[in-house]
Amino acid sequence: MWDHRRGALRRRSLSHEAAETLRNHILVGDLAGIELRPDDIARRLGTSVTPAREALRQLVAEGLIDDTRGRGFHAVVLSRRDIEDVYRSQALLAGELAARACAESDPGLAVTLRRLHVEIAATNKQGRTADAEGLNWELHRTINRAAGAPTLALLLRATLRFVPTHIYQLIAESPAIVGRGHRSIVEAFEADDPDAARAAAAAHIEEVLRLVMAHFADDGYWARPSTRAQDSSSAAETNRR
Amino acid sequence: MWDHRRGALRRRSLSHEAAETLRNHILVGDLAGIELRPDDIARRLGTSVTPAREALRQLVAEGLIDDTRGRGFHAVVLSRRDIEDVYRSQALLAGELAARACAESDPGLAVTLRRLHVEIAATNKQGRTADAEGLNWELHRTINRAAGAPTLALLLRATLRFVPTHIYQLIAESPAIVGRGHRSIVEAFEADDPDAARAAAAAHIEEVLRLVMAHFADDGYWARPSTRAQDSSSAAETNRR
DNA sequence: GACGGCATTATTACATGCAAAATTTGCCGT
DNA sequence: ACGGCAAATTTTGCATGTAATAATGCCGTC
Repeated sequence: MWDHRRGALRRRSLSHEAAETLRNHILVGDLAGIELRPDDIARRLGTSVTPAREALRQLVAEGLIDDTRGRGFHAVVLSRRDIEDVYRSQALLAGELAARACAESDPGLAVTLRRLHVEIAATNKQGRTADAEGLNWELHRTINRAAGAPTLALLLRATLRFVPTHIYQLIAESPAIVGRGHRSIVEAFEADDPDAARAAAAAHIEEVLRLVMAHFADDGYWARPSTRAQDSSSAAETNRR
Repeated sequence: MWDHRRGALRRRSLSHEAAETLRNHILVGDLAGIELRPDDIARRLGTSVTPAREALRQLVAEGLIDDTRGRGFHAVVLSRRDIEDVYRSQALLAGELAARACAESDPGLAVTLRRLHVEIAATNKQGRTADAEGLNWELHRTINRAAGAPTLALLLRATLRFVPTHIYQLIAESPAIVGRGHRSIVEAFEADDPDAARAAAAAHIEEVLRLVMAHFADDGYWARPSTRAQDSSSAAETNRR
């Protein structure tokens, strides 16, 4: 029914897939108002209840589903304020992580970041936005891991779950703004200036916030994915026994 | 085997119970180094694998278990720095929430908080620390809900999961420090001063950090619960089918 | 003697079935 | 006609069984 399981063969587990598709559906408002019954979700996903249950539980843990005991599962409704809050937190966390990564003074790090930065630019020039998006993630992951503060990185990841995946694709399609942000971050690393790195990283996130907010409607939901950029390769369905 | 299911009859679901006992065990280092197999966990918990699996998944989502695909589930090891980071974040979030709650200028709120504050003091004087702990939570929950920023509150809750429950009991046993913090928060609310509320809330969390750090060992684990305060009422085991 | 491929075992992940709990419906009494 | 109680149905939550997947060890060959 829904187009979960995007790749040719299933990448992670059914529960993980289910959680991701459910998350995206919730964020664009597909499940607004209705009661989320494991049984029902399972039928819609074409799985049994077990992975559906696990997906629901995961989304409860992530804060996208309310489990107010007695009223069943319900998708949360986000406000613009919520999104702004999440991004402000993210900016603080990303800034701190960048500052620490920079303070490590690992010369190789700045080199790696510079390399990724130019690679992203090159990839974008070739119009391969999907690949550019992957490199974007790698750049930020590199910084966040270098900071050596796994729990801060964890909190940061928690803030990422309030944006559906397809919105990130849209961000990747504004390479100028993103590239500018990355450049100032990289330069701060090359200058070995943690405070500058913090400021640059935070400013970058704030910029991204402005970008994504364009896709967030006042009714509390994200814009649906445009059908063109929907799927990269809808290969044959995996055969089910 | 383990003493999950503390009360006479099970409060939430088996999976939730399992998640909580697992979390506490992880945080005190009981599961350090070993590979967490669903099957094994289930046997130790006396349940089937289903709730064990769900508990493991939840803890992965919380960041207490590593799921590095291919190497199985492993408990994370926290450093003092991690705990400090978590509490710094918590202080920022709690400060922001307090400021917003205060800015709502609901006169009833200050009254409620004052009432809770004196009730906590009275309860402590009677030596009912368990009840005082409950009221503590209620006070903070009241502020955080009044702020009207559910996602910030959610991020704050995420920071709470790195401390085992029994440590909070120990905090409740330092009523003087906690009471002082609460008093300045309440006074800020009574003075309708959001900035003061922010500062007071943040300072309170920093104080608590100092309290809890006394129970965190350098090897990356929390002190085990003292056997005396172990369980409140180990009633008869619930009959199993 | 070491490396690669195959078989065997261990482990995960999912589906199904069942039992308990909660919610709704219908019924009776007031 | 309205309120409360009971029965029935829906719904959830857990256990078990089974299939697929990953890990391990063994044997053959180079």
